[in-house]
Amino acid sequence: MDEQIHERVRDVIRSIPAGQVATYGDVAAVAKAPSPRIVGRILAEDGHDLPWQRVLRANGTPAPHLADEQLQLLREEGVAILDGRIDFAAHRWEESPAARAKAEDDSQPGLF
DNA sequence: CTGGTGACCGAGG
DNA sequence: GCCTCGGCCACCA
Repeated sequence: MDEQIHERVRDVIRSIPAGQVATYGDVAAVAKAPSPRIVGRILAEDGHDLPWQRVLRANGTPAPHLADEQLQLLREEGVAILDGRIDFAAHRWEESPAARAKAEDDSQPGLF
């Protein structure tokens, strides 16, 4: 159900290490979300207690209205920001085995 | 049911 | 670099 997506997306975002970033598309993929848009929606509604600053758009730029706050928070985490966009080459969060295992485990049949 | 909207993505000109 | 189009899915009037 959509609530499962909701939980998974939050879980994935929570698993993003400090100093690293991921795109909405990546989060959607790992969280098994049907579409990146859903990730955005979930963050907008229930991302207040999550490290939402680590989620960026595919081109490396944060969302328009949050850009200021986001960039500042990221800077505090030690993320390199070049001309308003994040340095993907240095901080892009790759689907680490742990994260994938977590996602896999979450989708394991028989648990539910 | 339709239509509009959104913290999106990718391809093509 | 720019803009446009289409697709994606959940939510609401």
